Amino acid sequence: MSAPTMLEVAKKANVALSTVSYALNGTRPVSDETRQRIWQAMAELGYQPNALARGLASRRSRIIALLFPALPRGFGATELEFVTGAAETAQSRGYHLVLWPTEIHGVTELQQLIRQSLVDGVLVMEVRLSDERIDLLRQIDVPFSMIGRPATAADISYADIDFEQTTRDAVSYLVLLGHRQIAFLNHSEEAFDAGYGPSVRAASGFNEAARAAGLTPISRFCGDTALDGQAVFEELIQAHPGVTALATMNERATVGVMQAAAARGWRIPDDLSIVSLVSSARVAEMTLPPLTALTPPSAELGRLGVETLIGQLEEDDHQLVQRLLPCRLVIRGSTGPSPDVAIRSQLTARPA
Amino acid sequence: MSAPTMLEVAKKANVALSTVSYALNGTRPVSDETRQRIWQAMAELGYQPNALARGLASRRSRIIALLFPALPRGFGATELEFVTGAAETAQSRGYHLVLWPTEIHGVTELQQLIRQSLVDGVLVMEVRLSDERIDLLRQIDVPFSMIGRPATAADISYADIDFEQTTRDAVSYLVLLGHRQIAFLNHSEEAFDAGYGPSVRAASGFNEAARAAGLTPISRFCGDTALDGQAVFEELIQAHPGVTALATMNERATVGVMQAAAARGWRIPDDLSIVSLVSSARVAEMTLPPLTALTPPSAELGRLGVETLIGQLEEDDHQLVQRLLPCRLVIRGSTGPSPDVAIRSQLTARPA
DNA sequence: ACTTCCCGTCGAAGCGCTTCGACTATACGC
DNA sequence: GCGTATAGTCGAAGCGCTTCGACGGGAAGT
Repeated sequence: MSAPTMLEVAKKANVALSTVSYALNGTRPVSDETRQRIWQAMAELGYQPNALARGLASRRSRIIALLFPALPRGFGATELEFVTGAAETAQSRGYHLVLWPTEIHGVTELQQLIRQSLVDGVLVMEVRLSDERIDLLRQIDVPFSMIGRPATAADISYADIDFEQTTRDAVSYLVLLGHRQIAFLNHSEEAFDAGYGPSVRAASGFNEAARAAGLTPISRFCGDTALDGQAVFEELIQAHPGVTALATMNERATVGVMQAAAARGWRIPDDLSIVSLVSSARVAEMTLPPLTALTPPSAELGRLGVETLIGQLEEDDHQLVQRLLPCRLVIRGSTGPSPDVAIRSQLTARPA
Repeated sequence: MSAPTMLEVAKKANVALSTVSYALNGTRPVSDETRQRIWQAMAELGYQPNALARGLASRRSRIIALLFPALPRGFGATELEFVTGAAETAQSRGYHLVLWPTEIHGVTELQQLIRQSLVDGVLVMEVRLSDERIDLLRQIDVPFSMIGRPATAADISYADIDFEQTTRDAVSYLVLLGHRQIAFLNHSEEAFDAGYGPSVRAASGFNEAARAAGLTPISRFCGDTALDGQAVFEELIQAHPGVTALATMNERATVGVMQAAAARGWRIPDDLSIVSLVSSARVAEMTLPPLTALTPPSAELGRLGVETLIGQLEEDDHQLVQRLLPCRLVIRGSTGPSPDVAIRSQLTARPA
């Protein structure tokens, strides 16, 4: 009925309890013959070591926590892929992954969770440039690693998307298509000011890449709704009528841009090219035309985060792992050669 | 340095170890005065009970597992919202939620995980009509509840989307708009044959609703890509030129339909109405026009699933909870009054 | 030959908690 | 007044494991 214990295995194999433990963990040498007997006994009983007891005795629960914030506008496919990647990796390494959604209550709750000493380490996602969770984890001396990184991450392990590189790639590609006036549509100004890493880093990447290509960087903040996208695009085109290509950070706003462009009678990609930064295939394929995008290696980030953390837990001499992963450019239908702006300027809204 | 134990609390409060436990859990009466002293001692020490030790001694880990399959067709925002809802509910009830992605390896792995007796119960998502995971859980007598339900679920708790109702709602709405030839675009035939619940239930719901409205049910299976959507739509319109409205089960195929319609010069919703069944806002707002959709109560399902499971764990006399939740109709831009089919038939592809 | 070492094994002491039985002191019934 | 509950507390026995110290015996060192 109830699960077999190590003692039952020991009796069945005619050895001491501790010998079973040694055989199981390889903590001390066990003769081949004895090990065989023990394995057989375990198999016959269908024995699985009790995770709680093991954790209690060894002070290593083999459980890690995934800390994710209740995101302002919810998660997307990217984040989910990431979680899945993390969970699978943890499982294949013999760990369990628990989900800790951190409410706004702040860090005291997090501290309480950690004090329960249920988890060996913490994987933090959606790290902001200045993140109190990181400060806390550091302070109470819990092993952790991050997806994303705060402003100062000199001594912490992380894996993150290389936003600078991603933006550069987008700009290079657009330049290659002949575009000379390229605008960058960032997240909202609030997000930027709050130190949202992707927003800040992509912005600096864009400016740098544009200048390096001999272009004048044009950029706008933009809220995360289609309406925001429409409005910002209109304003942008008023101010810079020569803009022929857009790099966008946010899919919802991107849809707004496409609406506004359609309303002007502009076709994509003929009259305007759009490349969506950090968009999963799932989302990029939802629009008409589908979006050329830089797709983040989400699952890979999840995997890397977990592996780093586990390495930290299991190896005494584990050194820092800091990795920046590039996004992959997937060309779809929203980008094309730079149009003739003079012709485009004569377009009007197409008749209803 | 290391976390304070219950013994330290007991000493500080001048009581026995067991009394602290009673005060903490309310297992036995403790005088007000003693309890005060104990609370104070706990507060001063920043005491948090060790989850592992507690679990081991009480045989109740207060950990539940979320079982999710390695995404047949990938997860979407819907599933993520669901996971988040589940995690938050678990946390607020003092439970931990671990993620168990079940590989295709089958159920033996699952059995091993359960034998570790790390978790008190299991929440299964993406349940198929015939699901071996369910059979296993039943057999090894682990408390569990489900999101979705197998064909025979007489004695198991579940929460699921009411697909029949959802489809009926979609049909009613389209009928209200004057549509008389309504087609249903299901998932793939393989998914249907494999007993994918949403596919099977929505199909029967559609047939029933159409007949009840005096319409002839028209339906098609369709793969989950834009190309499939295009092809199936073309075939459908050949066979039934009078179709003016579509209810679709899959967003990617829906995009294909929109492409094909655009290629014919049909405008949405003027020439064709589309309602997307079981689509989250996130996705429905990605298209042009945004999709009128029936939005699933994902977070609510997650919450319900966890609450049901915990109820089962904590109450001795817990009875079955079986709930079907309707989707909410959100009207966006993809639906409108039924067009005049005669006029539409003269449209050709709009000039490039 | 006798120490020295290491391999393989055992028994026992925890890990930090819950829970059971027992004990004391007070309250209650009649 | 005497039994009999009952509130409040204590000590001890586990929960199922890891790990430490110890010990017997064969191989190796001199």
